[in-house]
Amino acid sequence: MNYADRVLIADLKRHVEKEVMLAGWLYRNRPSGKVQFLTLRDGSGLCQCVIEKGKIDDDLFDKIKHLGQESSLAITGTIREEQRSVGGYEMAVTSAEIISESKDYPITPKAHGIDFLMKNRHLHLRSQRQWNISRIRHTVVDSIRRFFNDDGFTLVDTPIFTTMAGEDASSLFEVDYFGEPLHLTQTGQLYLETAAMSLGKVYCFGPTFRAEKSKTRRHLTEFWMVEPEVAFAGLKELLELAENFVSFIAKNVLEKNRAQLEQVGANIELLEKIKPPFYRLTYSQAVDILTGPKTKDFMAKQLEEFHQQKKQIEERLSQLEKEQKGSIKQWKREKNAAEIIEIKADLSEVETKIENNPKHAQLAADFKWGKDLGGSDETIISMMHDKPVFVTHYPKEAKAFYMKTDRSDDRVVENFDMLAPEGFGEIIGGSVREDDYDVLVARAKDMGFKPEDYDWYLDLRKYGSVPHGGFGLGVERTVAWMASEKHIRQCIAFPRMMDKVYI
RNA sequence: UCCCCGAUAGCUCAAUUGGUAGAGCGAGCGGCUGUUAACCGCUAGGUCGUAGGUUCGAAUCCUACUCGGGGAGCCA
Repeated sequence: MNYADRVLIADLKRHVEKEVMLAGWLYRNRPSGKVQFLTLRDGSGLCQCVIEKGKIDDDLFDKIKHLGQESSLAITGTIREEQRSVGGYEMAVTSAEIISESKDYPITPKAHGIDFLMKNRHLHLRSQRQWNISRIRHTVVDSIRRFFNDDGFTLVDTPIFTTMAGEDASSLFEVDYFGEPLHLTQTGQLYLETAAMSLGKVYCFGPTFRAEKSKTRRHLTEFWMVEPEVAFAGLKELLELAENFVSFIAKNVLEKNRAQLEQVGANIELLEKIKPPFYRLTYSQAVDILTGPKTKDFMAKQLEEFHQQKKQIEERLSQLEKEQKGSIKQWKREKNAAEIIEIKADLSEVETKIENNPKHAQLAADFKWGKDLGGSDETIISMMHDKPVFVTHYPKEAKAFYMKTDRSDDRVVENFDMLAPEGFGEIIGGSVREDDYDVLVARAKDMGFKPEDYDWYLDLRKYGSVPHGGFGLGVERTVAWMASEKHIRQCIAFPRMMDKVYI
């Protein structure tokens, strides 16, 4: 057989009432006495293929009946519209070829724990949820490149082996470079600034490495980041660039991945709200909010909601357990058992929230001007908004030496974070860069850096310094936010986490 | 690094106050012409994470370790 003649499931609408060949993997098989319903996946989608006994060879019919999940096969038949079928089309099979049999595929259509799925990551990627997220990620990445390419930016690939220790050497991975210590890049920014002085508007896009010991759903040790850098730009221009950029990504994902968003249970209504302008707060305003009555009420109200949720879950749980003890139908018993497992996970999540709420409320109430905003503080701010929020003008002690001191208030720098709404937190961090040679040297010294280590970087301020700045956007966090996926490890094919790498 | 939770069949979970280890799914076989995580019957499948301790008796209690999950600091 010539597989080049096969048709993709995504294109079935163009082949209704025609006989075509599909090639893919057996996603599921529900055989009956004289009819079988095969769900085939081919990378472009799912299609139900119906085989009636007598329409194909009897031996083949029996063989397919015992075919394991994920066996590969090519199936030929006539396409028809069918409401009851996934995707709206199905195939009436006329012939089939088993390409390779699969036995005892570990990932069954039932529930699995995250550890098991991660250990089987190479197979887990075939699952529907992962497939959907992969498609969304692809659109996010494609939109990133498209946005900058169409807006006069030039791509500059910055090095992965870097000589610049940057802000904090402890969060960098050290590598032995022929006997010399070098580090894996944490940001392309310093290199990118030099490129911006050549090309004006530039961006880099690639993997980034951080040796932070962060064990949370928002951290990876290797993640993808895109960083634009613009010459002759101030904070206002950067904020506008960032909000247009993020809105463009959201618009494209909505356009191209609506079906995937629906399947993963994303909040489409919220995504549709992602349009400029985003909210803007200064750090000082954020601190006022955190320490003021608004946050206190907000947290108290939320705690009450959590308690309510907990009560509801517990009531449902005891009701289900009561049902399980009585005499009920077998199928009902199973359904309840599945719900009990699910509901117990929800319960422990709500309990964690209840436990954390007072701590976070306390942290917010005790917040002192001058500290960096903590994860929980950002979460609170972002939960109060239904659109992304920019927080600008952080105290300079909490920020990197290269950020430009605000000339109208020298306690703060001209930087910004963009927080995704509904508690997703930081997606973007950026700043205007200090362009005055003397101020920059003084700042570097204050922070304990030796200016001579930054010779080439300082040269940018010696030879025609201009106001400029940029930001970095985390790809996995963006995907997680848009796909409503809790953990960013699900948003990259092969995640690298603190002290854990599966394959 | 710190705090909380967990580890029982291939998978997801049960096992009342310490008393002979269970269910569903998955696998295998059979039945069923419209299934959507189908259903019905039968079969196989376990050194209860590891090591020690308490006890007449431990999956259950205690200690240590290993592994995993969640959270904190820091960040995209």
